[in-house]
Amino acid sequence: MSSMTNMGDGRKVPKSRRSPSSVEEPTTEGEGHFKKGPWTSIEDAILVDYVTKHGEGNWNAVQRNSGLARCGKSCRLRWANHLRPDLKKGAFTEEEERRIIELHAKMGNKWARMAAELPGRTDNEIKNYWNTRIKRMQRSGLPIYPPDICLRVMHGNQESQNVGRLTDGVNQHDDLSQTDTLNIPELDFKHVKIPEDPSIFDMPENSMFEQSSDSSYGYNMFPIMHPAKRLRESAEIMQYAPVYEEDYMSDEITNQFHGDPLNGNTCCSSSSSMPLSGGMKLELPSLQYLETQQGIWDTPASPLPSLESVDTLSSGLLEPIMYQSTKHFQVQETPDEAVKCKPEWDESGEPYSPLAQSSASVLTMCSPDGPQWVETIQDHNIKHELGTEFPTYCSGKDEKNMNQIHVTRPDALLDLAWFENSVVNCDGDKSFRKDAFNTFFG
DNA sequence: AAGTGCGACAACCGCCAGTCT
DNA sequence: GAGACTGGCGGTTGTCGCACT
Repeated sequence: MSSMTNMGDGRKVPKSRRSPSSVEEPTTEGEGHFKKGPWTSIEDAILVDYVTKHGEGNWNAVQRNSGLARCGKSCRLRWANHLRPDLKKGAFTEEEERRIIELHAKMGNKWARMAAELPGRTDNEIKNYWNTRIKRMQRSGLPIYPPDICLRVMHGNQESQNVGRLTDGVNQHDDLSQTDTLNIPELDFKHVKIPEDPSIFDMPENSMFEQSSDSSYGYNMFPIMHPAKRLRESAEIMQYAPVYEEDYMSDEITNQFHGDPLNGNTCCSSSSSMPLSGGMKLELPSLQYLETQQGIWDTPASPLPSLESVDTLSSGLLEPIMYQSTKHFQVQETPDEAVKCKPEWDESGEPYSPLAQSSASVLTMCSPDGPQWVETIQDHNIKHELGTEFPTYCSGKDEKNMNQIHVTRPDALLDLAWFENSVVNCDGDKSFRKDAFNTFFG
């Protein structure tokens, strides 16, 4: 083998990955000069032999007693990620992938906990898989969490709240396992009230429902859409990819947008009607995206934050989005325009984050009372429409102006449609409403 | 054939909490 | 009680192979 080192499990590791200090023959280093880089099969054998005889743990002793030129940390990592006999090799199965998505929706970036629920898989594997997946989904403009998983996780949380217990991963796992038998109750928004108790927002950090501590950027169910020059369409993408049929973009829908959707001059709702300081860009998913033309959702010439500039997919999702959206945007109405939103500035004089703007792009509720969205929402009910129309939210106070929902993103539209189907007509399950609302509005 | 982008993967790093001395 | 040590965890980096243009 010229350029690869056999890692003992059949995998190859690039030779160039090795650090200068990592040479084939273990060095007789002094304290603090441990070998780095890929493990050789000899080192693996030594480590396996030692752990077999002495068991796991006390990893620094491994280094001291076995002659391995590796630090204890490195030994532990190697053992845990590659040498453990119970490790499952190979690609994730579909079931495992689904579990990962569910678990991440529930736990956030708790890779170790997730690994504990996936026998034979390591946190590193899961982490790598998720990071790769997240990039792919973001690039293709697809929801990170499929709607059914959103609901399932949401329902799991609701169950756990109902029984007044703090769920551990195992229990939730059981809840979530019942993917096919779960009946999703429906929700009537008519009487929904935003709970005042903020404790209901307690969610694991980074999870689907996390409350972000730093809202400057964040990933969410409606990820920032990148034009994908080339998209390798995985089965997953095809599974979750929204399909924007021509009929779907009916006049009713396009009328929700201000401007000519055909020339890319769309001015819709709040976010795209103003410059986006964060450079948020509204685009069609790449499955529909044509590089040669501006998407109808696109705001031309607005730079897109690079993937690297975005907090590594760990920020909270809808909750902070909606919170900031409603908190930081003043809703104004004119007879001709449904809404125009302009950013406010916080007390410190700092402009609100781009997330707030992007969040406003997800959903803008018309409100004559401006920021007092909570009060307004209480009186909202859902107008159920058939056919290509998507749900409209109207207030009993002023239906003429309120009878619109402004959505700037096709994926948001889809999810609204999904949500509408999922939550309407719920008969009195307040806790579920709370969760549903929690999910939808943060 | 060359260039480019992406996925997969391994391994390192830094931080932190628990334990030990 | 304080500091050192240890192990665990999450984030990040870097490289390769492959697919595609």
